[in-house]
Amino acid sequence: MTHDKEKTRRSIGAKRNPESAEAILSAAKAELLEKGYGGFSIEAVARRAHAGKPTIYRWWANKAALLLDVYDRQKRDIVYADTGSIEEDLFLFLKSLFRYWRETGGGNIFRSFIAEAQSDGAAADALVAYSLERQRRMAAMVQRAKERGEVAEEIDPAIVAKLVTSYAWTCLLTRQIEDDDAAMRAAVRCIVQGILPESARAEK
Amino acid sequence: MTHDKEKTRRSIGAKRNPESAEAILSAAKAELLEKGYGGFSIEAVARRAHAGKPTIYRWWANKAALLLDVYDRQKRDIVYADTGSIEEDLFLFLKSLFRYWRETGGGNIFRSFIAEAQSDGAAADALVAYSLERQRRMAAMVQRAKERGEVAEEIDPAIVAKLVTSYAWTCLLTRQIEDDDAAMRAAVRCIVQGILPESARAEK
Amino acid sequence: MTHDKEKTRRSIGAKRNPESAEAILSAAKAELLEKGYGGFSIEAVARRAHAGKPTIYRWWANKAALLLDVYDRQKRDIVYADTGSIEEDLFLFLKSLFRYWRETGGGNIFRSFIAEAQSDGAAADALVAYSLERQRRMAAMVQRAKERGEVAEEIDPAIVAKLVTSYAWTCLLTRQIEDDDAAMRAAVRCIVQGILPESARAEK
Amino acid sequence: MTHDKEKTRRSIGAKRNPESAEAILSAAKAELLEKGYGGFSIEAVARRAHAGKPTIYRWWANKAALLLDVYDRQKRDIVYADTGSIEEDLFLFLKSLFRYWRETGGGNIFRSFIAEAQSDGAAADALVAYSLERQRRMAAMVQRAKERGEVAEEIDPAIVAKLVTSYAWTCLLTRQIEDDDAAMRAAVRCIVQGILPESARAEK
DNA sequence: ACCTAAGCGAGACGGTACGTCTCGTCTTGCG
DNA sequence: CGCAAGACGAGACGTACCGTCTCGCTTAGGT
Repeated sequence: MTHDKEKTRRSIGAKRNPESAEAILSAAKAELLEKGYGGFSIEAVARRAHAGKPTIYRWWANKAALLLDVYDRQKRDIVYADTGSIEEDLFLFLKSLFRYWRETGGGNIFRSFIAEAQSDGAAADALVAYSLERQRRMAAMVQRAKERGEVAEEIDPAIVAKLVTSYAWTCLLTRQIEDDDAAMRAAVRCIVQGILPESARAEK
Repeated sequence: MTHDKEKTRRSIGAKRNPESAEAILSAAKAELLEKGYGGFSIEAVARRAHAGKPTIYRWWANKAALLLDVYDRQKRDIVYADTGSIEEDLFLFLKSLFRYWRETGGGNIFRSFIAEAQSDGAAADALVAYSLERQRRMAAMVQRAKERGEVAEEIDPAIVAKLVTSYAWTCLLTRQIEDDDAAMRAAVRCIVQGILPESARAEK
Repeated sequence: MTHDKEKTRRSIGAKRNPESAEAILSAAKAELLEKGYGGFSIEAVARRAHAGKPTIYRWWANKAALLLDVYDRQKRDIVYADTGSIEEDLFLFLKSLFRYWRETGGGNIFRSFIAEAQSDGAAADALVAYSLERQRRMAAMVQRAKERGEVAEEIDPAIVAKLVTSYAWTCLLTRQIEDDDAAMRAAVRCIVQGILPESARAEK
Repeated sequence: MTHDKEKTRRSIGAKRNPESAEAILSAAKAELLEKGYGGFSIEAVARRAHAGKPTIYRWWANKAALLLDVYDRQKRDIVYADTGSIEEDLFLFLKSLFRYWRETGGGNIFRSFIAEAQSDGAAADALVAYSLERQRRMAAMVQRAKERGEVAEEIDPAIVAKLVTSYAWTCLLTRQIEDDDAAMRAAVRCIVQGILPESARAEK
């Protein structure tokens, strides 16, 4: 890790030092993973990154902004698959998201971010923006399915996206993101096929 | 030198004084509604309740325990309607829950509690237990519909309950609990009827 | 120690229970010797004595009163000798006082009491009263010497008493109460014989 | 959110702000004079000085250190006179010391410091060092008298100094520092001339 | 033989202060 | 001008005691 070098970093002149930013983000992530949201403090991040607090405040307006940045650079390779089956696509999305949350610690980071958003306006805005962006991508996935004729005309892709992400968030917040294929499939099938029996559908 | 202000509460002997508990919970609720989770502090609660800090710590181990107690005594008869139509029942549930969250401030309290659960183990456990209890009641609602023949045999009521509560939570966490009937109906319809077009169903 | 019995003490009816008083004074002394004045608290005394705090406050108005009582019942056998020589008498007094302070822990207790008197009016009064009583006894010793013709007519015994006790107190407060015969003798001789040389006296 | 009151002191960078130190010491002195040792608290000092508690703890390890600093900057030109008569010199010393203690409030501060030294090791050490330094200066005064032939050869100036300061301390601790010339003269004369009658001296 | 009155241990109460922590702001001095 | 460093005012944290209060008990002494 860049920030673990013995010697202190210096300014590189009148411009942002990317090593500092790197060190700060790494330190923030490490703190978050070790101490969790409760023990996370700008003070500790500065200490671990061998950075001055003003340097942090110069580039991130508040704790929430830092948190978001930490989550942002972490999130990778969530699969927005395209198997030709919307049900399979949604299942694979949940499965890879949960795996990512579990295995990289990204789940803890995102949980922290959601928590922060409950007490910080800026974080709240960022969370909404982020979730909309996420849902937009998933809605696009649904839209493709719709164009394939897999989804009924009157369905708003945004609603589907919201239901799926809601499910994921709640699992995260209640610490139920183990790799339970059956549960994920059941949730997705419920959204895709609905809960009505054949008989009710026939009447439609 | 206990200064004789207008009306000081006293000890009532070697047992808990319910007036103090009442004053503390009221003060905590008021603080939460006024300042939000970020500005919530035991210090302020003690001040407002005219209570000593040790009195609070004597009965509530931490902020989370107090928060949970505050939410607990606040939660009131959310409607688990029984109109004969599961779609209508779920819609009415969401509508009354959102109204409760909006109008009593219960939403802010619950948001705070969810946030706290992300940094406090005890709160996390309480949150899970609470959410399971909630889902159990909604699952019972779905079960009734199933017995009426409104719901397909293979559907697990717990999944439906989880999807609906997840939707509600996420709306709460992203501050989207306005009284938007259309959105609520759309979400519920999606769960009830699924997103497949008639043609796909026919093939089934 | 009385208070160390396993079973709890009870009231013995509508009168003071001497066992409780005993237990409290013992506990207070023990606390003082173990923790010193800084760590001395009514709370801890009550705990150690298995006594209720009100029982303490019923019989001792404040910390200072308790402190004084503890010192009072401890002070024993300070020698007010009568060897026929005032110089020897004063020396023996200092020697036995210092020994008592050193060996019984009484010094620590008295130091605590002096300290308390600097912040508590009642303790201050008690200290003055106590010191006057002490000086009265020593003045009586000087008076006897005066009657023997050992002390000049114009000398006020109270002054001598005050000088000697002052010396002792200061040694105590600066933790210099080791058994240094030479120092004690020098101080006493100074008071008895004065510091003038023979030549100066002749001129008188 | 640093609230913009009339005139807030700020950090002056990564070094100690002397204005803060000044404000804290002044506030501490004022508190001590108003409330006395018993009512003296770091909390109140911080409040009065408009300083943060950590700022105080950063520079003074404990209450005792602060107390000592307050007394140190207060102590001013106690008269070590040189009238040619040791008796007069000692009398003037006592008189000016008592006046200083009475009129500047320095007495209360020093009493507090002595009290603190009874429960705090560091303060105790500082008190001993301080008292030795004081006695060294007075011993020098006695030494001058000795060189003038005013004091007998076998007298140790240190003993005289200790007796005089002991007398002063005890008067302070028992709140008897009024301007009583007769008492002071009597004490000094006792030390200078001794208590023996002429007859006894003749025999010597 | 009952009744009242007081003492007892226990422990909760409203408070104050402790000493530590983090917040977000500020300034210095080097590069 | 950016940077590491770190002091600053502010104020919350959770703990220790303070001195007061009431409880439920036990017993002595007056009736």
